[in-house]
Amino acid sequence: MLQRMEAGNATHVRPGLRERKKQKTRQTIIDVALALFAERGYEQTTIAEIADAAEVSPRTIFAYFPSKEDILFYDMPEIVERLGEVLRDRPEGAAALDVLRDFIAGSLSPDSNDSRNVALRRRIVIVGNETLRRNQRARLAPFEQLMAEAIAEDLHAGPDDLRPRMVAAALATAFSAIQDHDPVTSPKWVSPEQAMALIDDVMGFLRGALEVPGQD
Amino acid sequence: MLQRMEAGNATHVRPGLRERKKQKTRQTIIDVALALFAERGYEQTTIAEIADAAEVSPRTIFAYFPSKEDILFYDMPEIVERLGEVLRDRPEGAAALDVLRDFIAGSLSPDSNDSRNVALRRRIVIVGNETLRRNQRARLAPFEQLMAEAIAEDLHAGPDDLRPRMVAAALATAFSAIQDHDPVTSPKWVSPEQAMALIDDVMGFLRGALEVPGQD
DNA sequence: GAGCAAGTTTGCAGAGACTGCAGATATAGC
DNA sequence: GCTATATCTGCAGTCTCTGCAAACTTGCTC
Repeated sequence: MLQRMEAGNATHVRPGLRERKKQKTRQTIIDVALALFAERGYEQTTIAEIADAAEVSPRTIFAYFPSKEDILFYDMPEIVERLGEVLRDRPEGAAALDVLRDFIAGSLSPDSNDSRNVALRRRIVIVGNETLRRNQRARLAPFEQLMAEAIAEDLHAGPDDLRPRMVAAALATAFSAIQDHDPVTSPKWVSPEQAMALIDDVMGFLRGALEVPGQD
Repeated sequence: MLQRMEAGNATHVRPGLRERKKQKTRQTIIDVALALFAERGYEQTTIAEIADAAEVSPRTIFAYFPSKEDILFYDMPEIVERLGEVLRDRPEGAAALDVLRDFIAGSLSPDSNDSRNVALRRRIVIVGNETLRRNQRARLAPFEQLMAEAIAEDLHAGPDDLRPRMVAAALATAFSAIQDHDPVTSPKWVSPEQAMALIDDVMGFLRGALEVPGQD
C-alpha cells in the first residue's frame, strides 16, 4: 500500500497512486471552490458548480467533505491536530502560553505567497458573510478546548476553575481579531512583525491576569 | 392601531387583536417546537411537524422565524437589546463590569418555575447536539460586542486595544460555562447563589487582569 | 497480463429547510 | 357593511445533504 522511495530521504514514503489521486482531487475541489467563492460569493456558488469545475460528480464532493462549509474550512482539522501535538509534546516546564506563542508565530509566516493569497481570499469570503463569520468563531472551539486544557495543567487548576477557559477564549478572540483585521477595507496582511508585537502584548496581558493572586 | 385601556395604568397600552393574535401564534410555535425538540430531538423534528402541532401552515412558521434554529434561540434578540439598553443608560462612572454583573444576576433568577423549566429543557436540547452547541456559542457574539464596547469606554481604550474584546470573550465563556454546567448528567440549576459566587470570582479575576499596569 | 478483492466514483431517488409569489382570509377603521 | 391593509396559506421550485447500488479503478496475486 505504501512504497518506499528508492532515492532521497530513506524515511520518506510515497503513497500509492490511489492515495495521490485522492489528494489531488481533494486539492482541486478546494482550489476551484475557493476561486468560485471569491469570484461570485459563497452563497451564490452551488455544489453542482463546484463539482462541475472540479470535474467530479456532485456526489463525490460529499465523499471528501461533510458539508459545503467544510470545503472552506478545509485546513482546520489539520491545524487543530498539530496544535494538539505541540501542546501534548511540550517539555516539562514549558509553559503552555509560550508554546502557544510560538505556534501562532509559526502560523503567521506562511510558506509561500500562494498560500498567503489563498488565505487572504478566504478571509474576504468569510468576512463577507454573516453565517460564515459566526461559524468561523464556532470552529475555534476545539482550539479553545486544547488551550484551556494545557493552561489548566500549568496552573494545576481543577475542572471548576474557569480561568483556563477564560484565558483560552481571550486568546482565540485576540488571535482572530489580529488575523481578520480589516481584510476588506484594507486587504493586507498585518506584517508578521506587527502581529507578533500584538501577540506579545496579549501574552503579557494574560500572564499578568494569571499572576494576580487571590484566585484559585 | 393601539388602544388605550380604560382602566388601570394610564400609560399601559393594549395592543389590538391582530397584534395579540400574532404574539399568541408566536408563543404557540415556540412552545410546541420546544416540546417536540425535547421529546424527540432537534434534528428529528421537522418544520412540518411543528406547524402541524401549532396549527399553522409550514409557510407561516417562516413568517415568524427566519430559520428553524431561530425558534430555539427565540429570546436572544430581546436579551441583546435589553443588555444594550442597560449598558447605554448606565450612569456616568458606573463601571461596565458592575452593570454586567447585575444584568447576569437578573437573568439567573428567572421569573417563574415555568420559564425555568423551559430554559432547562432548551439547554438539554442544545447540549445534545453538536451543531446547536456551536451555534449557541456563535450567537453570543452580539453580547460580546456590546460588552467589549462598554469595557472599551471604561478603559478609554482605542480600537486597537484588544483587552476589551478579550475580557468580553472571557465573560461570555465564563457565563456559558456556568449556565450550561452539566445540564444532562445533572439536570439541575446551579443555585443562583452558587452561580453568583462564581460570577463574582470571574469578575474579580477580570478586574485584576485589567488593573495590571504596563498594558495600553 | 488475467483476475479478484477492495476502494472510489457516480447516478438516482428522496428528505428537509427555505424562498418567491399570488390568491385567500382576517382585521382595522370608517 | 365596506375598503385598505396585514396576515396566512398553498404551490412550485432551489439547494444541501443522505442512502443505496451499480459502474469503474486500483492494487495485488498468480
